[in-house]
Amino acid sequence: MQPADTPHDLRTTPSWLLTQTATHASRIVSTALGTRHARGYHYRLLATLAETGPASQADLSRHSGIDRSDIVATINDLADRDLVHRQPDPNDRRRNIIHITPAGRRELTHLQHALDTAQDTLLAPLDPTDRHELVRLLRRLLTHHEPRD
Amino acid sequence: MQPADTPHDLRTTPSWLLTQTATHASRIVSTALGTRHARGYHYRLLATLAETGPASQADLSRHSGIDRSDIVATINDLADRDLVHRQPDPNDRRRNIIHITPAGRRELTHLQHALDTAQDTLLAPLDPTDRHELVRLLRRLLTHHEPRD
DNA sequence: GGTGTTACGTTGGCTCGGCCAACATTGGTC
DNA sequence: GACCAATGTTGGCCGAGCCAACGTAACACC
Repeated sequence: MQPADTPHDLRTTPSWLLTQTATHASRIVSTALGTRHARGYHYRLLATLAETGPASQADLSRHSGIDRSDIVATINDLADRDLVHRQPDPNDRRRNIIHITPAGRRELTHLQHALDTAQDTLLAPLDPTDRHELVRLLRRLLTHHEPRD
Repeated sequence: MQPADTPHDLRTTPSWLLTQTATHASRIVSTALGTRHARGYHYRLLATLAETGPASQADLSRHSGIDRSDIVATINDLADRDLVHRQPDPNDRRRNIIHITPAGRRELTHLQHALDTAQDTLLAPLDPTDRHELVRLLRRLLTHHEPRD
């Protein structure tokens, strides 16, 4: 009934450490994005869009890793706030062409700033060397488990 | 419209790397636990219980980090499978005393074995040194962001 | 010895990220 | 022209993490 410790099996299990730190990370990121009324998917889509230029929803899905069906809702949100435009592709009537608006671009940079400071809160206990080391290790894990990256 | 790459902003953002690798980690862990019809909470609760010995639900909540309300459902599941017993505490009629059964203990070791091999698939691309390094960094992050550990 | 505060178990509900199946519409191929 | 593949969309599911509320029971203080 006293101070909470997690079982020591868990405390050194990599998968546990990963999912727990990830929970803290998303909490920090969520509140950062929340100050601008955005969620993870909103940022991811805007960022993808800024990089690829105008694209169809299916393409955005592939590049962002967000499911086709979730893309729909995310674009709805962003379009409602005029951060993004959705227009039918005249050359392929199955597709919509999505492009980011100037307001969307401005919002993206705000979000990026918010995220930058979020990284700092997240990595506070690590010095620059350790931060790079962490990134290196995580990238290695990711490229190994990611079908394509 | 080609191979999927994530925007390069994201590919080096620690919070992104963390949440993405955590997603892969939980996928791997889920399928490992799934072979024994268990989920994360089931393992966490059994592991906590094995460590603390018989305890009330509130204590289990504190030690495992699982919310009081989720403890209820988890114990229901485990009790249905006789991996755990729930009995009223005669000394404090608000409480239930939960204890792990022999079958629960056996199941726990099965789950632990499943998880051990899951760690290997997760960490496949890292040599022992890098694995320790990763654990070290993640633990540092966790103890910093964890109210108590 | 009552009264107010705190703890416990439980119900019900919500969010977010990640998925999947199905279906109508349209495009491309044989 | 018949088949197959891709697109957008709807609706649903899951797991983990939360929170509010409520009845019951224990405890502390006066």
